[in-house]
Amino acid sequence: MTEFNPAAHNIAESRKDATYLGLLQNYYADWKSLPSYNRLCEVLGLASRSAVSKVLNRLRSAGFLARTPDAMWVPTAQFFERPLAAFRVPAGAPDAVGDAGVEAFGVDAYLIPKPSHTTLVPVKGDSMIDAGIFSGDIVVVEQRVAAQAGDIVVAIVDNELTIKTLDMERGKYLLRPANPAYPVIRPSGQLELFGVVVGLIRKYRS
Amino acid sequence: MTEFNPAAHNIAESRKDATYLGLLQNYYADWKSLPSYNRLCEVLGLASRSAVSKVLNRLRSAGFLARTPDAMWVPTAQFFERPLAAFRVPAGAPDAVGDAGVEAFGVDAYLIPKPSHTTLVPVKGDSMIDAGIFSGDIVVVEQRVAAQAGDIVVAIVDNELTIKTLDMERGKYLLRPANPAYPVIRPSGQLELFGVVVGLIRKYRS
DNA sequence: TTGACGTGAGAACAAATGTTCTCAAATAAA
DNA sequence: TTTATTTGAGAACATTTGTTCTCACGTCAA
Repeated sequence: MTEFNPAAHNIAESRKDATYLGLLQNYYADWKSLPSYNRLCEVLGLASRSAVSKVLNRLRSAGFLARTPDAMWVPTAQFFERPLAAFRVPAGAPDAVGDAGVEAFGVDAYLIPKPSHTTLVPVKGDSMIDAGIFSGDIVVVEQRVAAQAGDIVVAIVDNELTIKTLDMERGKYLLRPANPAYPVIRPSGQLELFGVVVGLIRKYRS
Repeated sequence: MTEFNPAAHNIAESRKDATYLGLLQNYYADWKSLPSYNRLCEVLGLASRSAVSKVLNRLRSAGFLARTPDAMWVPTAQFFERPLAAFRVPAGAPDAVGDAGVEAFGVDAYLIPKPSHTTLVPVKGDSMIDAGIFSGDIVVVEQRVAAQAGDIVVAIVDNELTIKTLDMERGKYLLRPANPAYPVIRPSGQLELFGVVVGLIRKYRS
């Protein structure tokens, strides 16, 4: 007879199950699918499918997995969350760092609240380098959002997407680069905006 | 009578198969998994599993699906690409598509190849400002990875997490800030590394 | 027309699936 | 310690799986 523990429903999972979850997440990252029970035996290091079944059900109770109407196992949003480390580190071993004061964090939900209005645009050139936007970065662009002076926007200039800071001077919009080597762009006619930059993604060591 | 088919990426696929692919992509977006053959019959509007089998094999030939070593169907990077037509790009604007898979699948898969070894660490301070890492950014940190000179790393200095560039001088490691206002850190004893920075997330407007 | 081709339906099949059971071992609690 | 509780192994089971046949119905070209 297990006690009802509301806090445990979401987070609580044994040390072993945390390992199983990690293995599952790694497998999913590789294949973008959950494997069959037989394969799960290998992936999780178990010998019996009945054990696999129990693991999956425990992870479902913990909120990391769910089932489709036709009983297939699928990952939940929680499955994709990563720990967000507390900046202050309590004294102790480095391994304890990750465990202390962490909270779950969903990258997608954080960065892309409105998927249908959001586009990812790769950055080319260094005209925004002083704003910390480098060539090769990917900016998260929300379309159909009213842009204000001061926003970083993606504009369409000479049939090309361009990232600049939107500014206003004497009632007219202009595009200001964050790099003294580039000129301010004063659109002759209507300023064509693609969207507003609401986020940025960068990947190191490819 | 050659129509323009925006969904035709690499290898030719029939108009029907383009529809099937779309249905599959929609299902995947909902469940983050590919369904079984029986369910596929409903999803694709087919009555026989043999037809499903043929569809899947055609989509594999076209490069949208693949199989794991144990014969499971999995989506490929191409599966997550979005055709140009799906973007609301004004006429004449260039392609906004970034790396394959980023768009539809989300940032998780792009930034986090090893979920179980990955932690997100919020950035405080401006010691890496010249590297385009600002206060308030969140860095993606892969733990248990061998760091090399030149990598941006998260180190533990004075019980605090610190982001610096790892460098080597006369056989000794040191931590170099990307801001002339900060000093180079030469660890007295053992250099404690939390992990290697493999990505970065920034959010504007809030 | 004729035949070739592509696509799907349906049946049949062996193989693999997920579940459930019992039992043993490990772990935690009293 | 003793006693629960959790976790995994292994076997048994009915279902379901994916594949491979054959056959039918289209379309297209000659």
